Order: sequence, then C-alpha cells, then structure tokens
Amino acid sequence: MTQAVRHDAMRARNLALVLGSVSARGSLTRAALAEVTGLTKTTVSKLVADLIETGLVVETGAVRGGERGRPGVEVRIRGDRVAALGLEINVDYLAVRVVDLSRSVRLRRTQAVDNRSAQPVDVIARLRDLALSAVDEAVGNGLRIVGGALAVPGPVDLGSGVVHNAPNLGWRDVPVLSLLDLGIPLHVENEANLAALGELWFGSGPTDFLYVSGEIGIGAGLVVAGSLFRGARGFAGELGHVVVSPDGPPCRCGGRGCLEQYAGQDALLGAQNGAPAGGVMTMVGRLKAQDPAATAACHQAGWALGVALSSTVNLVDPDTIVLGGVFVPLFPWIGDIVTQTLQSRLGQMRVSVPPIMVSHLGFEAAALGAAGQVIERVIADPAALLQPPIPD
Amino acid sequence: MTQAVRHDAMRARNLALVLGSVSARGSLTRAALAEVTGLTKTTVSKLVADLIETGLVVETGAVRGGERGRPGVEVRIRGDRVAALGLEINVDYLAVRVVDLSRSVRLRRTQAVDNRSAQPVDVIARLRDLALSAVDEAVGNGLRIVGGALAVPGPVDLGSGVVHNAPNLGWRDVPVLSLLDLGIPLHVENEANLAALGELWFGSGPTDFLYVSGEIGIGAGLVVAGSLFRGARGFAGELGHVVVSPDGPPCRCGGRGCLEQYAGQDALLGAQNGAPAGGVMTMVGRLKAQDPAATAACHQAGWALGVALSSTVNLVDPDTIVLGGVFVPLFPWIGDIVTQTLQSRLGQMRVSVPPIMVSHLGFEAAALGAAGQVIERVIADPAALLQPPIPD
DNA sequence: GATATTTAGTCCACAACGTAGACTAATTGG
DNA sequence: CCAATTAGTCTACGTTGTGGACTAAATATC
Repeated sequence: MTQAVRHDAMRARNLALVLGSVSARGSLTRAALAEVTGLTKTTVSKLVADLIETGLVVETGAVRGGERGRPGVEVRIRGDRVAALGLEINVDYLAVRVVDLSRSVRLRRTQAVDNRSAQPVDVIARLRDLALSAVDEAVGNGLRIVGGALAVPGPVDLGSGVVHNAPNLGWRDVPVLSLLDLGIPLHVENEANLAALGELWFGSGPTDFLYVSGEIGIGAGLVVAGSLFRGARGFAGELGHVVVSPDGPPCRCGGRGCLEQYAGQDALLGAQNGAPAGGVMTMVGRLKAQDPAATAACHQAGWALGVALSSTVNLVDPDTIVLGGVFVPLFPWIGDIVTQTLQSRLGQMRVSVPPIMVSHLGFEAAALGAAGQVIERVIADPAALLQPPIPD
Repeated sequence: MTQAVRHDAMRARNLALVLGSVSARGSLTRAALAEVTGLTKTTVSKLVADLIETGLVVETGAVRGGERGRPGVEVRIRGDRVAALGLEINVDYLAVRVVDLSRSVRLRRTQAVDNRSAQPVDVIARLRDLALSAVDEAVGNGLRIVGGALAVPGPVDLGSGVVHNAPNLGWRDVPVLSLLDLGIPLHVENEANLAALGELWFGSGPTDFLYVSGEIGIGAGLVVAGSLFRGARGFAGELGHVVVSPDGPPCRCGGRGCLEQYAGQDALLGAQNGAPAGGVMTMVGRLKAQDPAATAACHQAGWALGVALSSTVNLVDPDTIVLGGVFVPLFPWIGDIVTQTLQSRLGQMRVSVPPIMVSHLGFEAAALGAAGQVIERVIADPAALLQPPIPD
C-alpha cells in the first residue's frame, strides 16, 4: 500500500519532479520547467531556489535568447558537489567509477586481477583499497560521495547483501557488504542488472530492452519503461540457465542443455579444440583467419542464444535486445545467426521481432550502472539527501 | 516522469489510501484507520465522511467493544452501489460476471458455445446480449456498473483493443472493443493475465506468483508484489511458446518444440491415439482407468511443463507457481512430474524452488479477474469516479 | 453506584504548500 | 523610443493536513 501524502511529501515529490526534469533535459529556464512539470511559475521558482541553495542545481550564466521577450536564465544539474561510487568485482578485473550528479564519469580505476584464484576476503580488501583511494581523490576534488553500489557476477540477496553463490568466482555465502564497509551507504547487486542500468543511463539505448551480459556466465537484465525488473526475490534474469536443449550437456545448475553450455565463455572459447584457448581476442583472431572450429563454435553459440532468446521474448516481451560482454567483439560472427534464429522462431506470431543491438559501453557498463543507480536515487528523491532519516 | 502533486492529488491519494485500507482489512474504525494509514484522526474522519457521502463506504451498526474506552464505529466497503463487469470469450464458452465493490460476485452468467465455428461478429453479438441482460439485472438491483473488462484467449493490443491474433479462436485483427460497445468503459486483455489477477484477488493465493493457464493454448500471467507484469508492449507471458526441445514438432508460431506442442490441450488430449478424444473429463476417466496412452501423454506434458517452467523460473523468478485450466483436473497425474522436473533442473542453484499449487477458481478466474481489475481501479483512485474527466 | 480511566471521534486555530494574477524586468520588432 | 512579448517575483488566497483541546461513551475500581 502507498504511504500517506502530507505537505512535506507533496513538496518532496515536486522537488524531485523539477530536479528530474532538469536532469532529463540538460538545462531549462524556470518558465520552461513550469510548462514541463505543469506547476506554476511561482512554485517552480521556489523549488528551484531550494535546489540552488542545496547545491544540486546552478544557474548557468547563459540565457536562452534569440526570441523576443525577456530571456530566461537556465539552470542545470550541478556536477561538482554530489557524486556516487560504482564498483564491480568480476572474474578477471576490479573496477571503480565515480559518477557525479550530472552523470559525468569523474574517475576511472580498473585493475586486472584473477579473482578466481584469490580468497574472497583478499579480493574485497583489494577492491576496498582501490575504492578508498578513488574516494579520497574525489573528495579532494570537492565531491561528496553520497553512496555506492557494487556489481558482482551472480545472484545476490539484495536485502542482506550476501552473495550466496557466484559460481564464476567460486564464492559461496560471502557477506560482501559487511566485509567491504567503506563508511558510505552501499548495496550489492547482480552484474547483469547493473550493466542493464548502465546501458539505460549511459548508453545510447532505449528505455525498454533486455540486456544480455556475456561473461563467464550469461546473465540478463530486463528494463521495462526505464526501470529494472527483478522478479519476486531479485533473482530474475538468469538467462544462462534457460533451456536450449532438454537433453543437452549437464550444467552446474543441475539442469541439462542450458544456454551457458553452448554460449558461455568456456563453451564458446574452449570449444575450439579442447585446449584452454586464450581470451576473446584470441578467438577473434582465429575467426578473422576463418578458423573452422572457431566459426563452428560461434555458429552454435549464436543458434543457442537465438533459441534461448526466443523463449525469453515470449515470456517477457522486451522491445529491444542489447548484447554485451563477449558478444560485443564476437557480434560480427554471431549476430546474423542469432537474428535469423529468433526471426524464424517468432516471426509467425509476433508482429515484430525485437531488434538485436550491441552495447557500446564495454566492460564498464556494470560499474557505471552501479554508480548511476545511486545518482538516480538522489534525483528521484533529493529531499531525502537533505534530511537523512534519524537513526534509532 | 511522475506528475506534479497539488492539493487535490494529495487528497485523492489519501482518499485512496483510506479506501484501500478498508478494502484490504474488511472493516475498521476511524481510529484504527488513523493508525494504519499514519494520518491523523481528524484527517481520517474527513476522508471517511467524504467516502460515506459518495456511497463507497458505510458505517456498520456494529462497534468494536470488549475493551475499555468508547467503542469505535467500524466502516466497511459498501457493496450495494458500485459494481463492475467481467467478461470472457473462450473457445467453448462465454462468461459474464458482475462483481461489486466489496468483491462479492453478484451475478454469474455462463453459456457453453463453440466459438471456433462461429464468426467473430456473431460471437461478440452473443456476448453482448449476455452482458446486457446481466447489466440490466444488476442495475435493477440498484448497482451502478462503472466499467468492465474482457478476457480473450490470445495476445491483445491493450491500447487499441484489437485482438491481432487469437489462433485458438481463429481470430485475426478483430476490433472487439468497438464491436462490443456496451455503453460502459471497457478494455480487453489476455485471458491468462486476467486469470492471474483473478487468482490474486479471488483466490486464496499469495501476492507473488506465476499463473499458468492451460487452455487450448498455454499462457501465463506473472504477478509480482500484487501487480501484473506485462512486458514492454503487453505481450509477456506466452509460456506456450517457450522452447522445450529446439528440434521438436513444428508449432504454428514458427518455432519448433514449443511447450504447447507437448502440453497444449490438443497434444494432451489428442495424443492418446490419434482419435479426436473427448474433453478433459474423458481424459480423467481414462487416467483413472489407468489407460497407458493417457498416462504417457500426461507424463510427457508434465515433463515438458517442468522444462519450460525451469526456464521461466530462471528468467522471471516467481515465488510460487499456480496451475489453472486443464491442469487442475489433471494435476493428480502431472503434478509430481512437473515438480520433480523443476526440482532436478533448479535444485542445485536456487535456494528454494517455487512450490507448485493448483487454482481453485476453475474456469471463471479470468472473468473474475476482469471485473476485479475495474474494482481495483476504483479503489486505487476513488476520486476519479466522482469527477470523471471532462471529455474534449 | 459514583468516579476514574481509557479510547473514539470532533472541533478549531494553525501551518505548509501550491495557485492566480498583478507586477516588475529584460529583451526584440518596428 | 515605444509596443509587444516573455521571464521571473510578489502577495493575497484556497486547500489540505496537523496538533491538541474537547466531547462522548464505554469499562474498571472502589
């Protein structure tokens, strides 16, 4: 059930509405804001005054001229005050990003490490160092880090912040949040979900799409009308375990013939001839050299992805499909097969089959999404930032 | 982006909050309402006075006694004023239900007809007659029908109210809404979605579940935190076309090995030995007689359903799975296999596998959900009912 | 059985917030 | 230079929720 609305809540919502409009449109005059929000000029002026006082917004010297009449003074989000921390632990790297309120990336720190061979505690300690040094630098630049989020490759219990099972890292029941403790409000979430949000806020993309994350495992994040779909307990989007062939190779999830067995990084890169095989770029090299084994692996992966996506489209009806992770460099060799498979399996019934695109954010999507999520929260409720709830 | 909140919107929300609380808890005193909503006694009294004046709520003579102090006067939803119409066109029947604001079913009309052999126009005309007579009777009983919804077996374009393709009825591009025109605000929606909502509001069920509708086709409606998930365009939940086996029998959707080919009514009932086979009850008879062909068909259907549901659980993370339609009478013969298949395919990774239950609403789930949706809307925004928007 | 206690509901002065429209400010067009 | 036009502020006002005093109606206690 919704909450009671009192004067303060009314004000908070309108404040958020104004801030959100400024954020969405870059910069606007008070008059334009009044038109966009439906509030009166008087009210907008008051709200903007509040936002300026808080330091969330500034008047740009620039004024909108050209037309007749008194020129308006534009306001825009102030990027030099409030910022958020985006963190990611993945199998072979750690990433830290600082994003300010205007959604500019202020700081990037990435470290290549093999996190599979290290203990969770050590990985987290390393991330902690990286994050703290980034926070220090940001604070030195006058930024106030109001919160952060951490992406991990695997399902996470959102409430407790415990990673129950991240098979690709070899983690089980790791209480990341309490181990990390940066003295900043933090939360953890699935890498695919946060990458999807990264795509939403930092990509050129649409507001309705399924983001497919091709890492060691395959995950997906579904964004509908600009917000993330998490399912009942927050474990939605496990695309890697959608059934491609019910009697296919056994999977560590207990099933058989899951997508991951055909299009997961191990299957895709290792499938060439049993040898451990290099990274994705080695694979790309072979593909360019028209290596038949590599081409066949891609073909199979593309077909399997198409099959799994056809189930997904039927269940979840995304508008667009955005491929990320390893699927980006491999797209020239799998794109067509995926599209064709999807088309042939859905074409008869659906009016339109969702187009398949490629993410342009690279591996930083998740860390950006993590930081963006915090920024988004501030914009959606700036009042909360000013008056933090009294701790009991 | 959200809308500006003005005083009238604030009031409308609080009105909805009070009405919603009364609706959810049966009957409450003003004092209890104040506690539940967080509003002051004064405000609650004013709002309740409004609701009483509107006729949405009444004071019950009864008062809550027993304890010390002045007894409170309880108020409850008034069921004798406002009601909604729930309609369903299915393959072999038409159903009309009238549900009042207190969610009591006031009227049931069902007609068995073979809608596959009739023209859409005729089917709709027949439903129209049935609905109008029901409305007449309801109006005669002092009810005001404020709106209605129609369930059809197949994906519907919510905006236009056009059924693009309902293969089980043999319909293509039928503008149901404009043909039906009852002089009451109406909308159309997928049968599975509305049945899921029926289960939510009239079943004994939970607020997070996947409802599986076993009709000629197989559909699903996903309810998360008490609201329906529709996907980007409203076509989510096509469980019948989730892939069970990628090279299985061809399906009319263009794919192969879709769930519908294994567990759809035709496959399930027809699969016995090529003969047209009677209805579900004939099948049940054979199963009771331990007919091996019937048992095998059930086994296969249960297995396929388990496979498709394992993909679904991975993608969409439902808390519970509720089976409806033909799966209800067949449950004794398929339940175990579904559960086992699901368990063995998900058990390794998931902390808990969603339990599988059976709907108790029978075939009226969709029509009830349809009416319930309208009632829900009134309770969520009673102010809109009082001041209908001025038509342009 | 009278009185204290407790709880329900109403009343009234007040505060918070948005509105409407008059008013001032700063441009461009003629 | 003045009219027209648009931006932004100012002020009186309306709507709505609040808080606490007040009335009402029951039970508990002596």
